[in-house]
Amino acid sequence: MFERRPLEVAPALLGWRLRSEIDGEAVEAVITETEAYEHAGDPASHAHHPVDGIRRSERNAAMFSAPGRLYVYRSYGIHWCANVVCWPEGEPGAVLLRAVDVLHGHDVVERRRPGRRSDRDRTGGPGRLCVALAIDGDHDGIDLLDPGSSIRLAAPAAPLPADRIVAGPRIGISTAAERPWRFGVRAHPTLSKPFR
DNA sequence: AGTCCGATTATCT
DNA sequence: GATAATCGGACTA
Repeated sequence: MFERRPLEVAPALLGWRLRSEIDGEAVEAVITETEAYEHAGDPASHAHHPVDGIRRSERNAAMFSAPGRLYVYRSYGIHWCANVVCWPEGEPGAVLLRAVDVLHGHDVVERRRPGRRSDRDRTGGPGRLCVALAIDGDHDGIDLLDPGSSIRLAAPAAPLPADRIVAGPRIGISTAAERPWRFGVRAHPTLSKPFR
C-alpha cells in the first residue's frame, strides 16, 4: 500500500482509520483529506534540493525511512503536521494528513480542543488534527503499521469509491502550487478548505 | 463568508 | 537572517 508514489497513496488513504492511544486516551478517526509530497521534481517537498534534486537533513530523515512510518514536523514554529511515509526505504516521499473525522473518543478531542463549534474547527487542518490525536515531534519516525505503536493505521473494509474523491491544488505552498495533489472526500464537513 | 494579520521557532534554497 | 506543507481572532459588510 505505501511502497509506491505519494501521488497514488494520497487518494487511496482516504477512508483509512487513524488511531492514537496516548496517555491512556484513545481516539479513532477516518482520514478525509490528504496531500502528496513527491520525490525528486517536487520543489514543495521537504526533501527537495535545487541542486542535488533531493537532500536528507535532520528534519526530513523520516521521509527516507520505511513506507508506513510517520513523519512529523513543526510548521510556522507552532503547529505539528503528520505525514505517512511512502516509496521503498531510502526514497523520500510522504502524504500529509490534512483532515480526519472522529469516530471514537469525541470526549477526548473535546478536552484537547474545547469549545469548537464545527467538525472542521475540531479536526479539519493538519495542525488541528495533530492536537486532536495528540501527535507531536516525539512520534516522528514511528511505525504506523506496527500493532504495538501508539499511533496506527488500519485499512477500511472497502475502499472509497472514486466518485467520492475530489482533487485540487495543494494548500499553503509557494512553489508548484498548481499541481492538483490535494485529495478529499467530496463535500465532507471536516475538509480544511472547500474544493472547487 | 471573506480577508487580514500576528504568533513563534526549527531549519536551512 | 529569512522563511514556513498553519491557525485563530479580529475585522469588514
